[in-house]
Amino acid sequence: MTSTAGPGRRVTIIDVARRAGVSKSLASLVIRNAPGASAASREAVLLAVAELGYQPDLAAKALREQRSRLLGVVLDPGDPFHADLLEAIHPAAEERGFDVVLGARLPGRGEKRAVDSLLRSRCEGLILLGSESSATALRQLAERVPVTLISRSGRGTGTGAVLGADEKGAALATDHLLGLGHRRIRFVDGGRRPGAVPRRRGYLAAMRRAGAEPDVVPGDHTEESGIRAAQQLLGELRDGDAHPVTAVFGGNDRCATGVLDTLLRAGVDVPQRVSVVGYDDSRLARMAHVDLTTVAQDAPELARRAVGSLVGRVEDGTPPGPDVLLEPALVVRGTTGPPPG
Amino acid sequence: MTSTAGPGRRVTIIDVARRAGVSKSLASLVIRNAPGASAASREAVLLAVAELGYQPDLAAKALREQRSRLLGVVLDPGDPFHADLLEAIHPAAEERGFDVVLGARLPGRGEKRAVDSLLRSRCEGLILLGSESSATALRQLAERVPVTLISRSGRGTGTGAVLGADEKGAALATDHLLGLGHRRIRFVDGGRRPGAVPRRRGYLAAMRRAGAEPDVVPGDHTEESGIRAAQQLLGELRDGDAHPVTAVFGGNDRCATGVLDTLLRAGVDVPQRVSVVGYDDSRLARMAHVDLTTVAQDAPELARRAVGSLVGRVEDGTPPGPDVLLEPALVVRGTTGPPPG
DNA sequence: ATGAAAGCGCTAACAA
DNA sequence: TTGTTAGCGCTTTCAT
Repeated sequence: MTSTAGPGRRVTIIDVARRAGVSKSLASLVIRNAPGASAASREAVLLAVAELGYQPDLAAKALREQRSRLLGVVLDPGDPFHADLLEAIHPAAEERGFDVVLGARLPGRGEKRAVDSLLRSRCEGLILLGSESSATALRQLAERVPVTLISRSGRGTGTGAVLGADEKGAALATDHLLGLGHRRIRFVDGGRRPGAVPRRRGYLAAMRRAGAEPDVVPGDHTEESGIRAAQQLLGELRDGDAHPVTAVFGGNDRCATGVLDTLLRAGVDVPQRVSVVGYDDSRLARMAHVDLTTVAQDAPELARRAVGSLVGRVEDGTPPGPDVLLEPALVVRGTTGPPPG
Repeated sequence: MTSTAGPGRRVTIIDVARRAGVSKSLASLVIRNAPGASAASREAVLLAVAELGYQPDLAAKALREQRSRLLGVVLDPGDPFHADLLEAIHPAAEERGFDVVLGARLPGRGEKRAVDSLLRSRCEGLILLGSESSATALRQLAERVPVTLISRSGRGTGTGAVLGADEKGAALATDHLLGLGHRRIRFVDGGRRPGAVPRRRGYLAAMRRAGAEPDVVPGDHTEESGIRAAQQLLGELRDGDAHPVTAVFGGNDRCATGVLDTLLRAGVDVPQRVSVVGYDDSRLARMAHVDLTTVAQDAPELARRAVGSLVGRVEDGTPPGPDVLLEPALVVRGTTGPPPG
């Protein structure tokens, strides 16, 4: 009785060389298509590779070359904005000759664990999406391996960083609402989440400029925090304030959709009664049933710049350089309009 | 001017051995905590490891041991149900002494590319979430490496599979709606997506048993397909049929939320006017602002069984065995109620 | 209990 | 143009 399929012994470069009738170094030469092999040998080796289905062993290659051409990306698996970023990170990395390996940040498996796992896989550089690590932790990490942060500043940590100009973007969104005639605009904060501080600052500055009263409630960039904010608002609306809140600016799209859905569910018309704005322009905001007015982060560009900077550091050891700030853009969709009355 | 930090030379086991004043084999022994080292040596080596911050080189280890203790997982980064599964896969794998490495299925980077990348990383086994590959492709893959499918059958492909009893689950949901008094229940299909066929079958069977007219519209388990279905329904509702559809059963939670949000946005009360049901009980359905009635798939158990079966095959070469079917459970939340009138 | 030596699959320096 | 050799960091006989 023979084994149920099962992977046979690995095909090595020696098998290829033998079959092609050449030495293994010559085979190696051809396989890496380095110059210096005759057309005849080249052909013979390539044929053998095809016939044997040879796949180079990356572990051995990495061991010998002392490099893996692997980039590690730490992300939150469920996060729509991370998915958008990833979509652009992959091709960008490939273009520069790097493969990408992913590490998940999960409840009970913090960033440190994810990073350690990637490092054990011999990643030569790390991209951290939505990192909440302390500056100290980042500094230590950056001493071991080149690191690029996306969506958060790397100042003082020795890491590179690519992010949107969130303060400006938040002001843009706030000005949009003010321009529509809103005065009572509530901001749902992001706590310690990446981008939360500058976004709050932008909101506050815009409100002050317009002489409107700022109104910040706590949150953490999750749907849940949006729901809480919306529930509070529903209570206020029921109580019938003379000057009720007419617009909610969520710290990110996830938070804003929490607000949006809770309001809709309670029968509050959006944007007729209350306007809602998000931040990121993630796939979530773009979905037709959400159709959320938001501030676009340009995920593809964010990703490309991050990969470019990281690969530069990996290849030439160039130092990180200052934060790269990308211009935000307001995207007006269906959740904002003039205040009622 | 000294270099800006920058990773120093890797610390090897030789450095550790030298520092501890022992041979590298002895150091290896202690590090893998194999038996056969004196307490004194053990202590010395461990101290050196700590002082030097030694991290074993997995590539070298894998090369020598001819195994990586790595499990590869292919997933869609944005999918909420995949995130749920991952959350349970990680600890399960760790418990069995395996590390997990992720590969993303992305537009422009199909499953094949993701799998190849994982295989190059020397994964010893693969878990495929939401695979749409052909039986032929799976069969070929299964010949190279042990594979376990989650949420779809592996029959005839040589892969293992762990999935919910979707036919039964869909019948459960349909019966729930029928029990509430609904007769006109529309099902949004999942096309070729995992689980779509049995779910449709379960719906059809339940409808026939009740003597109700089945009503299936095409879809693909995305929010978009839910939106399309809802828009069609909105049109019908406007036209004022004598016997309008009073309930929509989406092929999965993502589709159902597309339906739900589109209806709410259009001012159609859920569940007063139309009931909505999903499938999966993903984090999406559980969110308070969604509060979707759905069929629970028990992601943690799905994940544990998948890892267990896969590791078994990796370790002992046991053959796949038949599909493992898990019992589905109806979770009644806020989107279902009796039909109007 | 400990150390010396071989070798995993590969590439790179050198010789021929 | 081609082959020989050494060695990446690790584990694993096999002596001692």
